[in-house]
Amino acid sequence: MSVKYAILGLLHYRNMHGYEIKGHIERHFGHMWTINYGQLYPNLKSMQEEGLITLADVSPSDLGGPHKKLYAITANGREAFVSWLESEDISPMVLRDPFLMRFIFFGFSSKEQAVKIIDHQIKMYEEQYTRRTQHLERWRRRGPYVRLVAELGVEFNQMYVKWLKRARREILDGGADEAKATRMELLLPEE
Amino acid sequence: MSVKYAILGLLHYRNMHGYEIKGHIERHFGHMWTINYGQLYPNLKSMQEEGLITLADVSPSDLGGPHKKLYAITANGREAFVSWLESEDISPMVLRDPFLMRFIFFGFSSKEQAVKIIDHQIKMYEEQYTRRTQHLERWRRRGPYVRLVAELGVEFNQMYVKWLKRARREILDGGADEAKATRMELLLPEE
DNA sequence: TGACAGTATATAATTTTGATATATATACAA
DNA sequence: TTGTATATATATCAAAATTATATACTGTCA
Repeated sequence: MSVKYAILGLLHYRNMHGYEIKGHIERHFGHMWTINYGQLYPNLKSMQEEGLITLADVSPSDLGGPHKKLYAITANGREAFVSWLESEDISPMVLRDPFLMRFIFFGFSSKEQAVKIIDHQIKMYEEQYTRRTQHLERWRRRGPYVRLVAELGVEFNQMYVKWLKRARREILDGGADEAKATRMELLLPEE
Repeated sequence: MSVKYAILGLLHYRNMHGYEIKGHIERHFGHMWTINYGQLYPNLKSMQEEGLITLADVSPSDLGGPHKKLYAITANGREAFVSWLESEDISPMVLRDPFLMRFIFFGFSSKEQAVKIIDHQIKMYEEQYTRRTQHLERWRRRGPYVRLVAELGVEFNQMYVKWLKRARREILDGGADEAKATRMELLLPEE
């Protein structure tokens, strides 16, 4: 649902074609959003039908491939964008991640196995942290809003790695008994 | 995809029916996962067909409504669960949130409008923080893994509210010129 | 008595994701 | 030169997830 508005937002800057929009989203919203073609092209099509955008130009690709379809935002599109921009969110975000789901069930595995997976996770997020701090300067030049979101990404990364390391430590320090307890205590009747 | 494994994990503790599984997921994974009936019941059906779970019993509801379908995990189900539990994640999580998407485009709105929405966000997350810290004790009793994820939820909450407040301050302190700059600088050619 | 919340399963419609198809050009190495 | 990888560019399909709604019965509270 937000995809449409991200597209409308980007078309405020200048006319773009699909592939270009995807590139922009990856570069500017990479911290908190991804987009895929299966979502992008059908949306461009339906948005055109709804009158939010128009096909401004079709020109051959600079470097092989199909023609570039350049889209422009319409007055209706601007209107829809503004009302979205001023709307309020109803539910807080959740840290939806397959790893955290798995983590909950680590009591069914060995401590060694759990630590192995956590180590992999730490490595992954430390690499991401390095990448993100390296890109911070570039994002800073994009104005305060892009900068602030980039900084949030870095802060989250820091906090998460810290948590992963603490979890690792506590799992190794805590006895296997404690791990077994997870299994038992979830069996307690619901309150 | 992880839904299946969450179900398999819960069925390790004891046999459950769909409605009960949803309740457990909300109570134990509420920080990082939600489930809905449109996902749950079709999954239970397909998992039964795949031989991961079996229908252990059908009994009338305690309090009106349709019969309870009690499901049990099979040997195949346990096997599938273990190999999932030991698998490694390939990509780090993203803070996918419609508010953050909107935040990026706040340069197109007034500072007052931006602050208004941020204030709403702060209120929402402060309330969530209160709820989460109140539930911490209950989660602690569920063993180290459930406890650690609950603590992560609280830590994230703290960090996020702190970031929101800083963002609010910087938007109010920074001139409107700076806000306009977002608009301009996003127009810079891609590197 | 009427509204609302809780127990319980189920599905339809829509949206999102992940993967793949198609087409061309460039760069680089074997 | 031949193959491979990467980049540009649009498009669609299958699978999965989300949202909303239907059905049906009970208990509680005003």
